[in-house]
Amino acid sequence: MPELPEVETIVRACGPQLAGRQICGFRALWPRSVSPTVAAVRRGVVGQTIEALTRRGKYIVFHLTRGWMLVHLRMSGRLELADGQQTLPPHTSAEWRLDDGRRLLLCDTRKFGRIIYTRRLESVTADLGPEPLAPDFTWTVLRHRLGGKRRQIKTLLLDQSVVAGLGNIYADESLFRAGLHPRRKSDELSEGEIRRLHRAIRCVLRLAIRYGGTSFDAAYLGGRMQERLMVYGRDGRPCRRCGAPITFLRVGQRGTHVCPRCQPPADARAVSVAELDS
DNA sequence: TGAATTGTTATCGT
DNA sequence: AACGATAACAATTC
Repeated sequence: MPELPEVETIVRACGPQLAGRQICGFRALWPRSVSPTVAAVRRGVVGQTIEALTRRGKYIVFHLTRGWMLVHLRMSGRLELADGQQTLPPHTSAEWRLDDGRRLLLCDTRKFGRIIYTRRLESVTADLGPEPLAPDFTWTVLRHRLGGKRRQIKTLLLDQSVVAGLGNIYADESLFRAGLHPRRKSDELSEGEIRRLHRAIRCVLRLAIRYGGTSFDAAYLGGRMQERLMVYGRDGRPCRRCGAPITFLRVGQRGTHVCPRCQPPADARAVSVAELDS
């Protein structure tokens, strides 16, 4: 499940390898992963040079001489650089031939990954929310993005049109760091809580990038962030802050990890008032 | 066997 | 009607 930090790590690693390379061929072993069509993508990318590699949300963005190629890894996608003759690994969805004889592969066991060619980047990224690590993503931007919505806060964090790049791991980690229960209603968060959440998102993502992302299975290896996760995948184990057992619940169909003590279900102030009353 | 995973789209309900 | 919640979907592994 490559999320923003994993995609950023991949882009930083692959960018220097791919920049300046010309694409000589494109082949799709799983045509359904290619949009709009295999023929259109081949027409769009073959003969083009990869000027640069960047990231937008969870998309890997190939800047071509003319137009854009975007790769979304979804759950299990992995980019691999192979030499000319090596046999294709299992679950290879697509193959690009490069002018230096090497090949770029999209390997994807679940086959949910997507390859898109477009002449207008906006046509793909128009509905994405702001980049959470951009300097202009201030807490007031987050407040504005949550504004008018009345939904569970975790669901909103996972909504790519609210903020781009968070997935299940970093939504849970951000909420833990902010001390917010994932089921809290977005319109009931105080100004201070939104500030905390904003800070938490940025801290968690920056930390994860520094550690090269979170390794889960063969889909993503080499990261060390899994050692520093506070709640994700730690259900039943003691909270690293307070010792209470991490619990597992479902929020908007997604598995969710929470420390019941560090992330009280309602506004902490309301709880303390209730305690005073009793 | 069914649960888990992502993000989009369709559908149901308020 | 608009919004929010929920279900379905794509495919595979364990």
